[in-house]
Amino acid sequence: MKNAVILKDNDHFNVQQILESGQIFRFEEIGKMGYSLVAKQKVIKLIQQKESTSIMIHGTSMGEMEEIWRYYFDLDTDYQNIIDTLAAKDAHMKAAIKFGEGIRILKQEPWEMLISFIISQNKAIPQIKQCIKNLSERFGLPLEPVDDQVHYTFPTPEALAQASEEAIRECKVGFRAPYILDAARKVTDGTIVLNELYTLTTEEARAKLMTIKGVGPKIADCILLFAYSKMEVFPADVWIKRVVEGLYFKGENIKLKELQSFAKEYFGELAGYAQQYLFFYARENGLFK
DNA sequence: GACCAGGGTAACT
DNA sequence: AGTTACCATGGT
Repeated sequence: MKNAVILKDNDHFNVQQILESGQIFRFEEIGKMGYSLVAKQKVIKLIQQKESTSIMIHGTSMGEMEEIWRYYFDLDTDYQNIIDTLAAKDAHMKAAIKFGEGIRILKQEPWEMLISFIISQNKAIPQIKQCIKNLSERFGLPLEPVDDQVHYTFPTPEALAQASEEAIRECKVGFRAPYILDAARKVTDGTIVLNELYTLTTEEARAKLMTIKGVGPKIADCILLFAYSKMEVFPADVWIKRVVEGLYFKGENIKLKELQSFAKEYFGELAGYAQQYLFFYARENGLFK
């Protein structure tokens, strides 16, 4: 493996919390404190001792760190400021943040997020990871082995657009296969230019994404938050719905519309961050199941 | 074997 | 505009 870089004194950078908070799927635990991660056509290995504010990143360099990973890991965002604002809201948020204070929201690639979250619908996270791995092994390209393990790049839009629905189905994505094909075709034929969405308003970008089959409001919000850094969106999956109902609505059943307006009103521009702390808090602890 | 998973679509009222 | 059955797959 190439050289390694050490990130020091990061108060809000917990590798395990970042990776296990449901925003990313192409990682594997290695040993006790390590994770391999495939992103940006590269494989890196992240190692962080318990309670440590230092992270060792194997398989990269200082140059790549500045050119790629500083942006990817969003190292220029002041999480202390975000945390102080959200924790001041109420005791629930304070507890959720204390539990996952090392979470960061990554800036991942739009195409990968689009396909990943199309797959995510009505699936458990381990299964989502498996489907993405299947697709990458079948339609991606092999990277140089790391620790005798070959990882594959995420398939390009062209590679998936040329695939048959049957071949995509063989990756165990089930009824989502035609959705994946529709996304791949709209991206390759220029119906949707993913890089243009960065410059659109959140509403405009969401509307564009939802023209793709299999992309509804929740999946669009995940793409907006995890790829386009639209930090005011509030992706509402089953966990978020339950934890918000449990913590803020006395356990009563509310509609998605109400949930959205509550999040916008209560968390404002930081709703996306709040969502991520609440998701991790609820799911890791099995709250309100 | 029913029920659930980081939901969405199409076909109903 | 607001419900509801159905959708593949694997885990509990």
